[in-house]
Amino acid sequence: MIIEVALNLPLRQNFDYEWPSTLLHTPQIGIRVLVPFGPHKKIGVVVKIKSSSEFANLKQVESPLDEEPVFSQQLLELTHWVAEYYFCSWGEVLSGAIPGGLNIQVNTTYHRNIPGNQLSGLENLNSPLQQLVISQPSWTIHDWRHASPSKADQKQLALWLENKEIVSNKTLVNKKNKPKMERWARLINPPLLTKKHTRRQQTKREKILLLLQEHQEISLSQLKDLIPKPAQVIRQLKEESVIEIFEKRVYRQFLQNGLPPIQPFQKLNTDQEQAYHVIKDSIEHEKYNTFLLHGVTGSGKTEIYLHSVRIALIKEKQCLILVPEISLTPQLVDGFRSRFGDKIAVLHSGMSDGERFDEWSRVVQKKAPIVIGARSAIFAPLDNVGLIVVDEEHDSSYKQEETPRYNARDVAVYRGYRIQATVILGSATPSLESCYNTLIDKFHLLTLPTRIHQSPMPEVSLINLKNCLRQKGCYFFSVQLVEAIRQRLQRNEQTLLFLNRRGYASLVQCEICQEAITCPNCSLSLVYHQNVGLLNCHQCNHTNPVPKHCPSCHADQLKILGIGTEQIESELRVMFPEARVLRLDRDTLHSKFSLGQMLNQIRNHDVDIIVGTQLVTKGHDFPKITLVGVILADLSLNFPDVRSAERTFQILTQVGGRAGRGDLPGEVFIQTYNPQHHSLYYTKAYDFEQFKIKELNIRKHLDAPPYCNLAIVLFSSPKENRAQAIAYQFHDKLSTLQHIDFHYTPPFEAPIKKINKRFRWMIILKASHIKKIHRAFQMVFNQSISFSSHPEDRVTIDINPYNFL
DNA sequence: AGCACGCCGACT
DNA sequence: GTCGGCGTGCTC
Repeated sequence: MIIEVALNLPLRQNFDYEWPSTLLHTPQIGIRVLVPFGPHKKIGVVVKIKSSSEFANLKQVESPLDEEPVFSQQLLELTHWVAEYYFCSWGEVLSGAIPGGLNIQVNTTYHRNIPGNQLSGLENLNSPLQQLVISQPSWTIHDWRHASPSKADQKQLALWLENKEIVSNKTLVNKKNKPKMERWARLINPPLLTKKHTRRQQTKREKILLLLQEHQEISLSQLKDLIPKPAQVIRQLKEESVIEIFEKRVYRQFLQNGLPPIQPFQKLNTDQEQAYHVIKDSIEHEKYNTFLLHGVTGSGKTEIYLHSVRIALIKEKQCLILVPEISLTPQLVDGFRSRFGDKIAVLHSGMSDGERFDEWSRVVQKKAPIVIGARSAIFAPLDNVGLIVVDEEHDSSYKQEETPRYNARDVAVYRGYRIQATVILGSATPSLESCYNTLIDKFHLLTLPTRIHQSPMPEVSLINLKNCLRQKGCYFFSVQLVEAIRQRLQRNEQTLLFLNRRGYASLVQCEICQEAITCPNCSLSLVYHQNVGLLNCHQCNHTNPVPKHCPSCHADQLKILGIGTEQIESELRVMFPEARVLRLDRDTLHSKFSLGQMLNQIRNHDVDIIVGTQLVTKGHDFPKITLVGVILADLSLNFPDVRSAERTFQILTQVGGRAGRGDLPGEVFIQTYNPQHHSLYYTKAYDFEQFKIKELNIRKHLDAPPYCNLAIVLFSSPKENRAQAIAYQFHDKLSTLQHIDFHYTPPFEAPIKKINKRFRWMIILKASHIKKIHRAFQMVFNQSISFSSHPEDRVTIDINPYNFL
């Protein structure tokens, strides 16, 4: 028997192995196997079983790792499609689809066969290694590497292995994913209980037996909480064979503090009812349909999701809910749990591998028909999905920025299509791709035009920074904004100020030679963080102290330029010394308080002014925020990106939506140098329709997405000339292709020309259909394999990219 | 992605 | 002569 194995390698091919007849099990598609690969062993997934192979001398499978498949046929199909679409290997996708990944560590242990001091050539080793091999009868490869062996030491080890003075063996270390077990008690011979006692008179023994009668079985830890010191009695009961103790798998829950109380479903208003009716129909008929649910902030999209999930459950279908990473908060999960109890499994990256593995297992074992998760939850092992919801479908966090570079929203649509499930894409500011798809009837558009509680949208004012009056001494504040903040403080209301950049100043520059201080690893200016008094690179996180002298001309006149949330915070403290200011960005997130604590502070009105980055955008309702100020809207506008206008509109609409969500009316001030830009004035007018039409028109004239498909080929190397050279090599290959209708740019230096000591060049491909781009790549890579001529050079492909830097 | 093999320059 | 650099190509 021969099996085909997908491995987590950047090779777009599978490998055949012989299934040894000595193995007890027969091969099964979807299980993991340990296989020899070159000089070492790797874990792969069985993707095909066949009787012959093109390959002559096959190696044998080392051992199967699963009794039951980890990947169903359905998931294998889905991951295979993703691999083809995003032009990466099947193994890479499979690895990303399982918590902890495929490459669970394989550890090598060495055992000494003879006394340590009798080993040959001992004197050649460095002293820490001598210590190690003499003092211990066996050691791991980790211990060995820790003693920093040289090449000579490595040769000595090989020699020992050869003449069997030392033997090695490889084991799996799987500690992270070991299921957590707990001891439970269960009644097996229930004794007759006399019920004459009052609670007070009950003995410990009786209390325990009563509890067991009530609950059938109970965990010992829970029992300990209810009855003090039960160990003695339990041992007694066990000896009498009244109860038995057994091990039970614990499923760690996302939230420890029990289930929230069950809430009734809210009645839908007319708009909601109309949209829901169509969705319900699709779910009930178990048909594939993708609905774009466009609902303004506060229009009650979530309630539609909840009703839809309920209908799907009634039809005995499972549901998959995707949300952006940062909005996957306990509150959101509790919202679902308060309707569906423990039928929910939560998968997200904030959990440990162990927790994720537990939730994953609950799903496999059909204990949770509803999965809520971030991006990678789109691969949740559900087998009978009837509904897939993608909330905030425009959010860029659905796009994975490393291989496999898939977009979970697009995978969701494909998964729904394959299994005849209903897909809901929800957003207040839908992506233009999705809008376009409604225009060509791939998706159905459903709209919720009004807010549920009829509270008016906050009024938006654009402040033109070119000609407005500035607050004295505070360059980044217009007098209007300062005045508005002052009013809120007087009225005891909250203000939210938004700026999409961390740190104090984005640039430190020499007054004399005008050189900016840049990161040693990247081609970016270092950002000054005043709180810690350090310069920090936002790309690679390199950090160093602020130098006294200019690194290039040694003058001692350095000045700071640019803006960041830290500076806004400190200016606020000068202007409003009495106000309580909270800065909420990635820097403050892990310092004093957790995100949850900070959100509570805001909700409890323990702070007056919140300064934040994108993080605050996705928060929940803060009823006392009546003013939202955008310090500089132009930051996102000036990005070299086809979606910069779209993204600006989305961010501004989303931040603006934070104002006036309670009873009090809200107000939004947006400071900008480009008040005439369509993404800004349509934000002000709350006119998504007009923005959509205008922006689609622009894209059409540019022949940009969604009117075409793009792919970025990124060439990177520690040597600048090599990055450029392989880019040109690739370009030459492209130019020999015939009969494929596609376009491509000449090689160009990436907007960020160096990241993490690697120089970067790019080519962008464009075609009417993605298949044409696939075809081009296939031809280029088939013609020759000599692209990554240097091991350190890399060619990375990004299909339908979101990041053009 | 790793990693071994092999082909050239700077040394004992 | 050999050690060790790095460029090349393979892994079922």
